[in-house]
Amino acid sequence: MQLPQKDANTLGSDHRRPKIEQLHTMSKPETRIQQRNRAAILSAGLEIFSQFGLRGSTLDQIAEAAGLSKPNLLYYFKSKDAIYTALLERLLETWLDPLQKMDANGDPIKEILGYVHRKLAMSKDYPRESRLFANEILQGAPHIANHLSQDLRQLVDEKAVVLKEWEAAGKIAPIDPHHLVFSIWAMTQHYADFDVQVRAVLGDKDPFEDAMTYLDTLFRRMLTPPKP
Amino acid sequence: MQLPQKDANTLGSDHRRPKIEQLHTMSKPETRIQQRNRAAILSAGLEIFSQFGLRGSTLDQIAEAAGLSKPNLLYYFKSKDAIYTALLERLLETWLDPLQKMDANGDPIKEILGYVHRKLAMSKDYPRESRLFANEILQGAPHIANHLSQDLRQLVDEKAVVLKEWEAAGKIAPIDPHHLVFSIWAMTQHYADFDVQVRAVLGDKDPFEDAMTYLDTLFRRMLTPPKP
DNA sequence: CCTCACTTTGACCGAATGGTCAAATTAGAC
DNA sequence: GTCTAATTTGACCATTCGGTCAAAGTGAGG
Repeated sequence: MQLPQKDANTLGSDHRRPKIEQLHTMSKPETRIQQRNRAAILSAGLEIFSQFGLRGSTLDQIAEAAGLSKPNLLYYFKSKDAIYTALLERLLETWLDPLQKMDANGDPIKEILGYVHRKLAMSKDYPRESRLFANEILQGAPHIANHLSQDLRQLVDEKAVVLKEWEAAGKIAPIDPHHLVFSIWAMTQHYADFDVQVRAVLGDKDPFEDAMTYLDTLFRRMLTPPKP
Repeated sequence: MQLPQKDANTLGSDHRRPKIEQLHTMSKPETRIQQRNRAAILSAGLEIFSQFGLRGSTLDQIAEAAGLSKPNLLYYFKSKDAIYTALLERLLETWLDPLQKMDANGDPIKEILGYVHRKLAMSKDYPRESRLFANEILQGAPHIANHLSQDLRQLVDEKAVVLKEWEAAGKIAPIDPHHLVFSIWAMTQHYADFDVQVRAVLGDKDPFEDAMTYLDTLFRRMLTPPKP
């Protein structure tokens, strides 16, 4: 239920940098203790922030969940906001990944359905991450607004071109590619973000299997080109 | 941008009652001042809560938005939570309405598309209400959990039966009715709840017209029964 | 075992926040 | 106008919260 941690040997990805700077050292690699405690804090932060949002969460809650004292938290991250921001940054890479993997050279319908499948799997396996993200967007995305209009927009525009090419080649029925992407996001994330509601309506039966079947059918019917 | 206020003459709907009880009087009708100030507080509360959530909003913010002093707020609502709860209750009626209106005796595809249309219109016209609701669900629906598993579940189950009948009569292609409803919720509310993201990707062009076209196409293709 | 940098924490602080209250002001019935 | 109940508010309180700091503790290399 954890996002796959980046290998510690990976060269300083942009999200670890600020944490290091904020320690008293600048260049030394992380000690075992640092790794353990940073990981514990991020994990605890994810748990708490995804439940209560940024303002709704307290350092004491996070500290307790991480098994550390509050001043000790602030030894590793310089503020509550820093923990939240670090989480969001780590999350963003992971979030774009499934769409990035959609291959322009693959079979169109298979590629799109593959994306839907990966995205639904993320809702199932990383619901806390999904809710953290949803919360941030709901509040107007104050911490990642620029990321959305840069990286995200560019990626979606790229894929929209691919979708339009598939359409022009008669491989998929005509659609608005941007709204296609929105609908995939909406329906897959719904099962993580609105989990309580879904389960309230369905009873306790696990929704994800039927959801996948449903989404598969939906996109097949919508995208299969009309017979000539 | 306001939910249609219930007529003041309507006999005490369940959502006005608690406010009255909390005043010093028990049975007298609301004075003009009460009506004005309650409305101002609820309107301000909607504005603030939908932006910052329950814990993220402060009484001072709401008081300022309502043009009242903080103690005066608490003269009309006995706590911050009471304002929030009153808003949620008022919202719930409105939220179920579009689904309720789906007519078992109408033309199936037209009825379903009509529901989609009404729901999308609500996202466009009442985005604050949508976000307030989304926020509540995201946090685990602590204030309305029981409403979800009672009223909402019952309503959806009823409509699921209707959808299955339509399917049996060959009027729509076979689908899982519950997930059909979920997908309508997800895709329509997405345009209110994830508005920032949608606009970041699309630029400032208004999303709703294209969204309606897209959703219309999507559901038509998915629901139109295969030719015999 | 000593040392020194790294780590941890108890005590504390100022600001923000939800809420109270008694006193002042105002609206409306007569 | 007068009286009463409804309304409004400034001052205040207790608690929570994010964050600081100096001091204490600890681990690892020599």
